Amino acid sequence: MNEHGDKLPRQFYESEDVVSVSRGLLGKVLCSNAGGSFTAGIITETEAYCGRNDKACHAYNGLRTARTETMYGRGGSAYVYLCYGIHHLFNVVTNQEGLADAVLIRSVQPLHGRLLILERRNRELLEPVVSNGPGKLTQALGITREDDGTDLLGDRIWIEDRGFAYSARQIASTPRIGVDYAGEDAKKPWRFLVKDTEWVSG
DNA sequence: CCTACGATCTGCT
DNA sequence: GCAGATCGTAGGG
Repeated sequence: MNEHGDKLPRQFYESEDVVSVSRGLLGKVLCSNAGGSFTAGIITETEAYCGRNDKACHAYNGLRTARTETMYGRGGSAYVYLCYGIHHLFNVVTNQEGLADAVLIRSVQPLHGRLLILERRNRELLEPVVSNGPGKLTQALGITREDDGTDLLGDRIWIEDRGFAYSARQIASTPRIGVDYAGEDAKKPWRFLVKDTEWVSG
């Protein structure tokens, strides 16, 4: 444990159980030097996507394209893509190279660089609307599609364990948001969020 | 080449 | 509650 916390090691990301990693990322701290200044937030909401048997995943059925190629990279890479032509969504690639699993980070609670975060979000008050959504938090932390493929063991974007973890009863799971197109897979309870906090999406 | 639509957010009614 | 923004991606001709 250093002054702040320990950067999550490669083994954490190389787990073959993306659902467990998704749950385990709650309470970890997403740190970013993207955009030129340090900002960070506590992860409060995530979703798991599994490349092999999950219709909601971009890499479903082994789909390999220029966009999804990043998901096939080694665990511990960033997968950032543009959604609805406007929003940059940040994911953590997991599992071994060649297996396209990823965790979408959906909400964070600002921890460092709060003034810059407010400025980037064009907000006055530090309230949930600042970072309670996948498109909002990337704007808050300065993460864009330029960061696609970034190694999360580097010094641009990384995730820290600060010795804190939520207990099982503090965590809820629900179906994922916005994946109605995935049929039966849309029902999988692979969204994880912290209970009793406003810092999550509706 | 052409078209349809999306792992969303904001502002307005 | 709803529509518009805005453009890359994927799939079909």
